[in-house]
Amino acid sequence: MGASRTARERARAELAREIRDEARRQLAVVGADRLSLRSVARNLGMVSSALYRYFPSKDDLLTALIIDAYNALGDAVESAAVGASPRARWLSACAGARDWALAHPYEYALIYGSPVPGYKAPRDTVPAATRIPILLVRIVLDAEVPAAEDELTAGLAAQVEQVAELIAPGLPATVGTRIIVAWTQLFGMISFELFGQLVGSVDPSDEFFSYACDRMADFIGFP
Amino acid sequence: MGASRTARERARAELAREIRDEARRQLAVVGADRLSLRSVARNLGMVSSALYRYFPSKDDLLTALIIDAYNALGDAVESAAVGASPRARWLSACAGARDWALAHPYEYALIYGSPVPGYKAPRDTVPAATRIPILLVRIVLDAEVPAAEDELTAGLAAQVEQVAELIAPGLPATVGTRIIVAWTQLFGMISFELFGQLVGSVDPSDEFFSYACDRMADFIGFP
DNA sequence: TGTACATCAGTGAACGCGCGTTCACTGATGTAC
DNA sequence: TGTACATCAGTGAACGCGCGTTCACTGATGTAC
Repeated sequence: MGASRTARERARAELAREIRDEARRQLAVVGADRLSLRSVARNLGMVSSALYRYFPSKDDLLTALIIDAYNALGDAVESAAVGASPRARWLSACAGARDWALAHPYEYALIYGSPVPGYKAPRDTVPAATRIPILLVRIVLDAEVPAAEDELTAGLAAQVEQVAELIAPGLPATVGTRIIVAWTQLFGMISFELFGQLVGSVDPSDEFFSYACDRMADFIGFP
Repeated sequence: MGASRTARERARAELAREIRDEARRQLAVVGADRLSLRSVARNLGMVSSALYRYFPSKDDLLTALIIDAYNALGDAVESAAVGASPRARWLSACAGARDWALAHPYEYALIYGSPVPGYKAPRDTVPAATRIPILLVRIVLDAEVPAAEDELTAGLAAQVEQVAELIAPGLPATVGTRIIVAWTQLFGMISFELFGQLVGSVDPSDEFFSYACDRMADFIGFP
């Protein structure tokens, strides 16, 4: 019967979530490549082989964690991106990304750090991963910034137009390119701060970060 | 006697180098955290315990590799940074960094990727790590770019002035700050390309990269 | 409503693996007189 | 120049560890008639 079948299925879904939660907890302590199925199972009071009912292999669990992390970051940034003007939303989106990263350094490293060796990211992570750039593009669209007078090389213009067609038809290629610059800048700063490259210069980097985000907003053409 | 003592010592230094070379070779295949002392020893035809005559622990070997990587990158960028004008040197320095990274992805990941968990970078890596920013600053100094009319917050200005005093006395804080922005941007782009974040947008990213470096040069104020 | 059968979750033992590090040792290279 | 001793490089066995994954199993939950 429907109700009882879903009872089993609901238990199953719940345990799958508990496994991911526990794995995430371990991630925060130990880092992605020290993450072990056995110890996840141990902390849940199960035997390690039981996890194989839920994830066919360790890589699949990792993939689930990666998707969760992208989505957690996406949620955080989307709900941070509020403000009276598009420029204000841009700035708070950037700050939201940084805040989330500082609060979840290992999850951040899992998605924006060096790839876990031997692990090949499947296509499944793409939709979750693209939430941030899509959000950034939307904010810029709302601002109706004028096309910049950059001269793009033909190949670059083609690449950017191809992406823009998918997620933001009508976005000028020059603006699209500048968004990508800002996007790489944003995560470049966060990674540098988190991975210790800024120690000795602008660390802690709150002020530096907000300065840079302002300049990015100027660069893109936010009023 | 001097000559014979150095014979032993030279053999020692040479083997230490061979160990690092072999470790670097493995790094390129397998990634930093799969790197194993035993397999390095194996490939050198030694027994694993013999390595302990040269490196007191695996972490020390890793440290040596990190320093080597910073220096290799530093050498590459310094010798790439040539050109008629400071702006040309800036652009070719950036391109040199990217080229080196693409040619040595695992060494790049070792120094600019997420830190190896459990490994704490000792102070010894600092001089090698700072070569790049110092080079960038020198190029900007040569260009004698005027101070930007940014308003920096007091804390940020203080941070930047403190660094500038050490490596570039007289550098205006506004320019120093913009260099740090460009520096994070540069490695942000390289990391994004290398770690697969640009797949689906501007990958391969030669044209994007050179566009962005031009904008960075404008931003800093290169003529 | 009750019974016979199928599905599924979780167990526990085992396989085979490779790792970092220690330690007592042998033999070669260097040093002092 | 020759001998006695000290230093050092490299060996091989061992310790103790934890890992991912497989497999035959038990018992509970669901399904069909």
